Amino acid sequence: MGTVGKAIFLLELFTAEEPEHGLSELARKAAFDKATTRRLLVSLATGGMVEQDAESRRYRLGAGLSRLARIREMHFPFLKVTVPVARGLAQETGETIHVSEYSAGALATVHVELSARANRVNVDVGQLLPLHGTASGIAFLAFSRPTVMEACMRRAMAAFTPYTVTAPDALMTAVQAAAARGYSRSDQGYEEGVSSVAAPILGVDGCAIGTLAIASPLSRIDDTIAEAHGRAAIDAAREISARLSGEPVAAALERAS
Amino acid sequence: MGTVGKAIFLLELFTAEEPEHGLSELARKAAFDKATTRRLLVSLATGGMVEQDAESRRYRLGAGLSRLARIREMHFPFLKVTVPVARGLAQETGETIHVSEYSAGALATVHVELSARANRVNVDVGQLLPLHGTASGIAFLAFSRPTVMEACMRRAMAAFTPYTVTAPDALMTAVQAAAARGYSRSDQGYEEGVSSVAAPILGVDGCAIGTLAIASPLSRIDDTIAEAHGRAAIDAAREISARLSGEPVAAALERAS
DNA sequence: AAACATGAGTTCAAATAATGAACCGACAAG
DNA sequence: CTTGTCGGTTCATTATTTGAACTCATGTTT
Repeated sequence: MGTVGKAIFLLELFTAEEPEHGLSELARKAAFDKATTRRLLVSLATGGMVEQDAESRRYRLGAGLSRLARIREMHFPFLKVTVPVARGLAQETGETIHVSEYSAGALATVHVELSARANRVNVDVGQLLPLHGTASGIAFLAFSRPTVMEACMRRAMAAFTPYTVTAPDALMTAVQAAAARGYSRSDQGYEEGVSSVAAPILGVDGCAIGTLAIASPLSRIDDTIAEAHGRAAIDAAREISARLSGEPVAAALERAS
Repeated sequence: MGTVGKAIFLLELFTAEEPEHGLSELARKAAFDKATTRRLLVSLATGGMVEQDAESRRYRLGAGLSRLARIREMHFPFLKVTVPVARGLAQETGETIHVSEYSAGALATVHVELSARANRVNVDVGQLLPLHGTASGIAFLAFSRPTVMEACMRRAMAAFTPYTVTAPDALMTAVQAAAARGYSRSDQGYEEGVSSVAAPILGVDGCAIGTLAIASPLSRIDDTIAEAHGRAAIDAAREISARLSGEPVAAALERAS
């Protein structure tokens, strides 16, 4: 791993649950030397990617990230397009909706609309979802270039629950089913007691760039409901894809009609 | 500059106006060797910080940035708190409001509410504002630790217009005036024909962490209006500071009364 | 209160990773 | 057919990163 890779690795240690870290703690978690870790952090800090609390000396993600993310969002308004659609779908289905974007071999959760019900699935914004073993991942693979699928197969597939699909041919079957139906389904593949369906968000070239998923407690799901959720996910994801590909006039007319 | 610094430097070349770049173009702009540039870009891409368009081979900012920014925003909801306040102030004043956060020796514009009027000031999200020479910068300096001021003075101060304050003692005077009044004012210091006032957003330790500014065409501004804008900026910035410092109960009661 | 543990941050010789000139193949314009 | 530009690659040279050992400060246990 190059120096830049290490710096990024450090950034990835900051999560929704653990948004602040001390120096030694980071060095331990990353398995880097303390001196190395510190040099990387100083470099990141001078670039605004992390900040150090003046008194506690702990590090957290920096404002430079917000800035760059906003520049990206200006040019490619993923959130702006996604949030209203996800919100509508959450209302409609009463379940938790999460939207993710492909990033560096995984799906990065960029928005979550939590179900209003007491018994609901919780997903954290910022969480990285593996391509195998989540409904989102399967849906993504089903609409990716073959190279993405191959790269995924080559890597070791971790089992998150006893139900996780880890066998290459089983994964292939699931992906093909998703490609045929237009949506994927995964029961307890990533977390026990959770059933999800997901549909791909497509880029201008027709390949998946992200996914939209509906996650429900298993107890509320049967095949009929899952099918309905799947179709709803497809519609919502299509809506997002269309708006991202900038069909301003056609879509506006369609929605108005 | 270390390797990590160079990688971040590359990221900073992506702006709202130029959100995509080819390899040679980036190498030229950064004054790095093409091979070096490419290696950095590959590292950044495998970390999700940039993406490469599959067909045009051009690079743009990556989804990993959105992910990290969302994690930060979860923990420190700058935008969530800022946006409604800025929107209200924009309605109230009819002028463009921009909010920035301190990052790596400058102020990063993280949100903009454009005036509804035809003749208005335009500011880009993601733009970096220098500490000297903008109303935001002066307001920030006026409520910073002395070390920040010193660091700013040491660096060369660029003149953006004939009106930009570049002399250290003149800057000092402006900063002291801002500290006394609670808001700063700058006429045409950064762009000709623009008059701005700004107030600091304060962290828990009482030091500035960002600013809120009201930017108007010079033609609409006189001393009375500027004063009124200044007071409005202070109130809005205080509101943001308070909510960020998490005074949920007290503030809710106060607002309710 | 003395010993101990852990934290942040620093140093410098040794080792590793970054560098850049030259190169390739592809494409477009003159 | 030449010329220029583009994205991308190679490899010997060079400069940067590395990490064990070291402060110094703070907090904890006996």
